Amino acid sequence: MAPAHTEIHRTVRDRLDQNDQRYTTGRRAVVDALAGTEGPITLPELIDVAPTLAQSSAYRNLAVLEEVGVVRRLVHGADHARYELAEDLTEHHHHLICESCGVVRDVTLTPQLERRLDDAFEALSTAEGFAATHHTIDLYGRCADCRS
Amino acid sequence: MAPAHTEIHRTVRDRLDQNDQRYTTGRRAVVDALAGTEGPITLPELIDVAPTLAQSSAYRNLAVLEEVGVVRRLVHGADHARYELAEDLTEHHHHLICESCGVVRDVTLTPQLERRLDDAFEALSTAEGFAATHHTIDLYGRCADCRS
DNA sequence: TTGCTTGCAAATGATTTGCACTGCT
DNA sequence: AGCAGTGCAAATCATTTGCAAGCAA
Repeated sequence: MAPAHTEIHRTVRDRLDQNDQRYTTGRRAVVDALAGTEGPITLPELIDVAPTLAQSSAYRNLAVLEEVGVVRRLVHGADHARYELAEDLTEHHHHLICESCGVVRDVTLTPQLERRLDDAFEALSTAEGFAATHHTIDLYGRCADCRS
Repeated sequence: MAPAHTEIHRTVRDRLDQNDQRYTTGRRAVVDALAGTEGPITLPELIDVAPTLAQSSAYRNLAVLEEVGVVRRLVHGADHARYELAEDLTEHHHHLICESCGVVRDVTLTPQLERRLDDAFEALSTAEGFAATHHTIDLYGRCADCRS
């Protein structure tokens, strides 16, 4: 289950404190916006939801929040990058990406399949001398809206 | 097994023909460059390998080749996008991405695991009304070179 | 020839940054 | 008070595009 908003804010504050960063109104607005949507959103979408934020401040706050590990920045083909809360604050998930409208939707796999993937990834990493920190799985296609 | 260069060129020419596009010297140079590297490369890397190409022509040729389905464009966090031959011309694979130096390396999973993933993806797509065309799996971390 | 392709230089657009000001602490 | 955060406008930089000239069918 995803943590409630209050718990998210507590975690974010802790993470910022640990990195000598303040939890300002603007940063709180960013976190609220990200916590309030179904999937990762673009910067214009973020500003639609939190119009008090100047564009440059939104970018700067996202960078700080990414730095301390509570926000993740995603890039797919589209014009704008997308941002979401890090998995510590939500839960491990993957993405369905519509190549027509660019929308991104969260999905999850079964724990068994995730476990099998983790095993495979660990074997791969060992074989390659690679130290993996995380993985992403993206499914590209056309969403229900764009098909109708 | 990945097709030999001559076979790759034949396929590319066919694909271009079908789309009323020419297989010019510049396009051939792009395909040769992509076929000659271990993993996906950035535009500056492409131009290092094929210095006869002007930057704008490289971009334009990559766009045409992507259009007809023989090149795939990848975007990860880094500054430049990366390009690789489409899987019709190589084989289905995934990526190990070094967050330190940006290098991307190709890897494959076992056929059994891929099959299980395909099943899971199909179930997901059906449930969401999504029409999936392909998927990507990326493993992020530090490569052997950056660890040493 | 006829039009697609190319190279150059200029334009675009997402993201970043300089700077002066505001607001925490 | 003192410094981090903010907004605005200007700067960056990958990528795209306009245009004149070259090349393939």
